Amino acid sequence: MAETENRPTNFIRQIIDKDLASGLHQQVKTRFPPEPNGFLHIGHAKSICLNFGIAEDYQGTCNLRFDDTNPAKEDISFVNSIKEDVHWLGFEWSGEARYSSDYFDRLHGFAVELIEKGLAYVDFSTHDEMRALRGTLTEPGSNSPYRDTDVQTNLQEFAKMANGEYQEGQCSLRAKIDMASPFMCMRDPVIYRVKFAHHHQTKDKWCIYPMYDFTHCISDAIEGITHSLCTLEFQDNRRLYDWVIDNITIDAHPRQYEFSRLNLEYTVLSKRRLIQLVDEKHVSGWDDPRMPTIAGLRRRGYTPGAVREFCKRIGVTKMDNMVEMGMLEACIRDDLNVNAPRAMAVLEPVKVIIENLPEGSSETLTAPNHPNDESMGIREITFSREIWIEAEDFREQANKKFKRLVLGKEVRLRNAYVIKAERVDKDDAGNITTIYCTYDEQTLGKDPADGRKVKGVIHWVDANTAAPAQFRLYDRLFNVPNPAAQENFVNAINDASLIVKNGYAESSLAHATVDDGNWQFERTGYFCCDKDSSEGQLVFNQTVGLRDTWAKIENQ
RNA sequence: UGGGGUAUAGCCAAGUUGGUAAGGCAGCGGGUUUUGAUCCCGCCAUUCGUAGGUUCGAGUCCUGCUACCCCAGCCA
Repeated sequence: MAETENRPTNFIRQIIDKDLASGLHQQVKTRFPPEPNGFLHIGHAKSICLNFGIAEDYQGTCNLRFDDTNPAKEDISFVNSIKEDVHWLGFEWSGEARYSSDYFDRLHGFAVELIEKGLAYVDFSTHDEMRALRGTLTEPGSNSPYRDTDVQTNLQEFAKMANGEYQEGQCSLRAKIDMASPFMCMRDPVIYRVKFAHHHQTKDKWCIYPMYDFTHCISDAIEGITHSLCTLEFQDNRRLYDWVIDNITIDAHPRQYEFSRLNLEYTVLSKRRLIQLVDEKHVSGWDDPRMPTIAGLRRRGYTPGAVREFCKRIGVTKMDNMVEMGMLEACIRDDLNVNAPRAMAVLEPVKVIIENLPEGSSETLTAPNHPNDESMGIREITFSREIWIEAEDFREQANKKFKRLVLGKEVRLRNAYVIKAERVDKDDAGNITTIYCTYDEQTLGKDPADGRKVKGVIHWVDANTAAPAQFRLYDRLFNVPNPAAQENFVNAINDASLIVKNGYAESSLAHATVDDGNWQFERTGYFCCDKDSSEGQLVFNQTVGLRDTWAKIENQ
């Protein structure tokens, strides 16, 4: 797609420029470190584009590292989906995928080192006791009674922890830092806890697992990461990151920099809430086309290039932000406008019979696959006595603003002839069932010879050759711009976020599959084939509609 | 006065030795058009949270306020 040319500029790249210029680093190494406890979403795409994008632009490397220190929440299915999504976005990680769990042995060794230095102790306080001693945001905490346990005892107790001799919650290993620190995370943080859980990588080898703050910085150092990029909520944690690195024996000292996470209007981007949407079946799954997940966007018809372009356009700063959905939509429209071949499909059909065409007649016409790009070629479409047009494209009467088919007036059929509506049939309820028209056989590919001006153009499909198809139209998942701010965000779910229409697609789409990419159904929007589609029953997802200034005029 | 952060248009965001407010999205006008699409042209911050100060000159430096976000998981 036509991605914007220039390299992004942001405060992180400026830091890297300085570090390279000063000789602090010869090469940059970044990492994308998801916990495999859910699917990736558009917010992760921002981080992926940042980390992998920097590696590409600076000829450095970027690792994929699963931050798998909490086996209770993780699953191998998530590591697989994460790998697939990163690849789909167009990025290649350096070497094999890494796991924090690859370093469990070394992490354990560093914990022992801290104990030996008198900088860690085994605490038998309960959760409640620990919380009570932690103090508050405005009051300092106080020391645990176990804080001054001697080194030998701590070493023994930690060994017993690892040996499975203590129950979950019975004790934990804590770093001895400062119970009066203004940084809550520095008030003797737990760095190892007991957890009898089966781990997707290390199986049942361990019953103690290191905490994030202890693991992440060391993993970065082990991998030689130069710039460890994470989101704003970890700013305080940076003090602990540095404390751990400064107090163990390790060469590297990666530097952590924080940027603001993405917020997108009318959706949620927190793992917790996305999990809830899936578990409570408010959506069909992680890849529901209404989900802001990479898998959902992919099924919806978003392209990797459009997602990357979006990440480029939103930038990277430390400012809290709430990006409008229109920004994302503009990116996919820009891509598909250039790359999606055109086709015709009628979502809500009404029958048109062209009376001055003989019964059973059929003509083969050609249509360009792209109005502004001849290289995309042409295709054949059939035209016959009975066709389908969009119900909303006909009115028995209308003012001059309505540039479509009106009783007694003319309109052009896209890629075909000018027709005139003569009369209609209605059912008992007054609904129009058939529109009878005549066509002007002199108007194929040219304006009427007598100079009549025909303003409107409508799309259509041949009733004799059209393929029945279902069209799934998606709207925002939530009714409010910031559902996460609601008391209960599921109450803000938009009931009309999925609308199903049954109509027809032109015959060239009869064998469409999920691998065929996107089309623009002219005058309607961009669509792609859904995985639910089959030869006999096509199913199309609307990726995004066309910009619709007519709708704006009508709604005012 | 607990600490850590952030304030530039409706939204995102450049602006880095102080020199007279990029760009994108959205919006609004106009042109082209067999998609009310695309494309093209034009408009859209005397002003940078706010009040002062320094300076010939401040979004950029100083001081005081204000608003919002994050931190009291054996989650990440």
